[in-house]
Amino acid sequence: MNTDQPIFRALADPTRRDILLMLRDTDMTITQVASNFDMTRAAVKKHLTVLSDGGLITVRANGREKYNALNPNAFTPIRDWLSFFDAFWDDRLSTLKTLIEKDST
Amino acid sequence: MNTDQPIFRALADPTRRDILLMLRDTDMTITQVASNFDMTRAAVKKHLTVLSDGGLITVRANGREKYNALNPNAFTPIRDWLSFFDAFWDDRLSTLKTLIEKDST
DNA sequence: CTCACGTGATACTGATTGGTATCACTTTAT
DNA sequence: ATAAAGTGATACCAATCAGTATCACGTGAG
Repeated sequence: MNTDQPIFRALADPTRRDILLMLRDTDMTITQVASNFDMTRAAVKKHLTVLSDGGLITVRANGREKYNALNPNAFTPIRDWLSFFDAFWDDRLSTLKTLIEKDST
Repeated sequence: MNTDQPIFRALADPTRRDILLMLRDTDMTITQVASNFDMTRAAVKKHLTVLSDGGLITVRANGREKYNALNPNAFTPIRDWLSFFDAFWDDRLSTLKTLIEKDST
């Protein structure tokens, strides 16, 4: 799929992966997230936008604050993509198995 | 883990993901891979280097040719990283469950 | 109302990245 | 031996990206 690009891109940056781990424990506002990094709030905001574009987080407004939360379905596309290779391993193993069995007759 | 960076970076490019899908079916030389893309062999070589750095492929020399093959253990780090969030979902669900049960008493 | 707080958005800079062009090296075939 | 095929490596260019600085906008408290 070409629609996977935003999520793979979102996961490519270590800062963004750290943010996801933070949101694992609790939802956070931009300022709260930024307080955990040695970087400007604007920079963090950019990362959050990329994460949102990748569907990894959702944003919920609460007054003048905005809470960022992990999206429960976030990693489904990644798992689906990975599973595309599982079938392959099975194929190769079954091919190997066939060869071995053929050899043992 | 910070050691995950090479593999996440390797998967961030759509061309590289396509290469992995190609290698899913059969091992290929650089020239063979390059013939499937509208880009120079040198560019493909760069992608293969990144994939190799990420531990996603292995390279085997055969005379003057070099065969690139998918690494069977390639995706383990990714799966491990993803599983780090599974525990979290369970926690949140059990918290929710506890709240519901407490509410129903 | 007024002012501080939390956020959004833009322009700009330095670093990284994808890609090309080019040359050098090794191996196979004639 | 000589040439062609397959690959490695470097320098270079254009585009993208991470981060900063700065200003504008809406919200809540005094």
